[in-house]
Amino acid sequence: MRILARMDTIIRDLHRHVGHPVTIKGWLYNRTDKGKLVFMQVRDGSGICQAVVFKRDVDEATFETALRLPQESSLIITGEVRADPRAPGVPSGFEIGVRSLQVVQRAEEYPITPKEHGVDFLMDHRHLWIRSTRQWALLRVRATVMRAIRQWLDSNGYVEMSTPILTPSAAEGTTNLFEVGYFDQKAYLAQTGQLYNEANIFAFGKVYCFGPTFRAEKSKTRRHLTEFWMVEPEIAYCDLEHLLEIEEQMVSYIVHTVLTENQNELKVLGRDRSKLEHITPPFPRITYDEAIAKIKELQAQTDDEEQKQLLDITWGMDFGSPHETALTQLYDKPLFVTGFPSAVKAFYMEPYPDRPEVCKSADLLAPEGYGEIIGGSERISDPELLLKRIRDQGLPEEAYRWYIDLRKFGSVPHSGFGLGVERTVTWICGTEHIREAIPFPRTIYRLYP
RNA sequence: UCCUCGAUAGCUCAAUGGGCAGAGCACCCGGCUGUUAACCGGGGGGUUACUGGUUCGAGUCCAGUUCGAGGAGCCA
Repeated sequence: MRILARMDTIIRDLHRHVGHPVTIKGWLYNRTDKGKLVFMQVRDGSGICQAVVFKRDVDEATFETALRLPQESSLIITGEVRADPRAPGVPSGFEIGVRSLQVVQRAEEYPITPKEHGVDFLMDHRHLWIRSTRQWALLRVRATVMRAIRQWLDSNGYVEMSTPILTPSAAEGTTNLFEVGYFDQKAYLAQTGQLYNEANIFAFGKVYCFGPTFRAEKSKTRRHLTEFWMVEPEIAYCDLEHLLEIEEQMVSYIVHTVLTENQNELKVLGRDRSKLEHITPPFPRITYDEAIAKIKELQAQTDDEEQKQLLDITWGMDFGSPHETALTQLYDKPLFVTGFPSAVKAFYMEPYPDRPEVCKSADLLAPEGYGEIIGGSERISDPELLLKRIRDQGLPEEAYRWYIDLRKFGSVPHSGFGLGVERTVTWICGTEHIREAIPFPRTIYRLYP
C-alpha cells in the first residue's frame, strides 16, 4: 500500500494537486451512492469538491461509514486528486479518490436539505443557512467588497478613523435612532460617523470610517436592514466634482476586484458578468432637475395605471424607490444624480451660491433597479450659514457646538460620502434581497439568530 | 403606520361546493461502478398557527389574535 503524504490543502487550490494525494478537512455537504460507489460533496470553506469512495479502494468499514454518513458531518479525507470533467463542485472538474476517511463528528439530522425551502424557515436557520453554496458565495463576495474598499482607500492616502457607535444625539436629525441606556443618560446607536470624520479631516486630511450603522426605521422592503455596514470617506479641500471622481474610481475598483477574485462565487450566483465588466469611470451624471423631467416623461409613456401613480412626482420631492428604479433602468452604469433640493437633504449640505434652494449633493444609483448605494455632498464650510441651517431645522444648537467649531479654526471646502456595503453586494451579486448580503441580518421583525 | 398575501408531516406543497389529511423530498431498510436536487422497491412520521363561533360534520365557512412575507411610506 502506498504511503500517502499528509498535507493540508484547500479545495479552491485542488487544480494545483492533480495526480497527488491531499488531505481535506471539512464537512459533508451532500451525498449520494450508486452500488459500489459513494459520491460525497465535501465543503471546506474555500470551495466544494466531489470525493468518490469506491468500495474496492477502501476497507469495508470505511465504505460503510461513507454510505451512512449524515449531511454536514465533519470529516477529514485523504486521497488522490483527479481532473474529471464529470465532477461537480466549486470549482468543478476536480475530485478526490478517497483512500481514507476520518469522521470528526457524525452530525444529527440536518434541517436544511439541498431542496427548496421558504424564507421564514431559512431565516430562522440563518446560522446553518450560511453554509449553503449560494449564501457562501454572497458572503465571500461581501468580504471581497469590504477588502477592496479598504485597499482602495488605504492606497490612496486615506487614514482609517473609528467613529463612535454610541452617540449623544441625532447626527442628522432626519432618521429614527435606536435609544440605549447610558448610565443616567440616554445614548443613541450611530446612524453615521460623518460628523466626527469632518473633525478628523482637519487632523488627517483624508479619512474614512468603516463600521456598522443603525437605523430604527420601520422599513419593510428588500433594500433595508436596521443594522448595516457603511464606509464613509471624508476629504478636506474637496468639492463636489472632485468627490464624484473619487466615488466612481472606488466603485469601479470594487467591481473589478470582485470580477477578478470571485469568479467561482459569481458563477455559483449565476451573475451575468457582462453587466459588471463595463463598470468603469466616468459614470453618467444628471441633475435633479433633469431627473424629474425624465421621470415625468417615463410616467407619461407608461400605460400601467398603478405605475403611473407610483411615478408621480413634483419638483421638491425626494425620490421614492419606484423613481430610482425607473431612472436607473435608463442606464447600464451607476448613475449620479446631483443638486437635490436642500429641503429634502441633511442640514449640512452646501447650497449652490446662485441657487440656494438646491445643494451640492449627489446620490449614486446602482443600475438594474438596485437603487441608491451612495449618498454624498459638499459640506457647508461657513460657520454662520451652518448655524442658520441648524436653527432653521429646529435642531438642538448646543449639541452641534463642537461641529460648528470646526468651521471657526481653518475651515475649508470639504466633501464626503457614505457607501452602503450590503446594497453594493446585493447589486454586484445580482441578488434579490439585501438580507442575504450580511451574515446575520437585522430587519424590523428579525433579531434571531 | 397603510395595502396585499400567507401559516397543513422535519422541509416544499396538495386536499372538487363543508364529508376517511395526501404527495415529493429528508430520515430508516434493500438494489445498482459515474451520481450531478440520481434512480428503483419498502417503511415510520400529523394538536391542519392560536382562541372562539356556525354546522350532524370544519384543514375548508365566520370573527378575533399571533407570527411571517411582498409592496408603499420612511430611509442608505
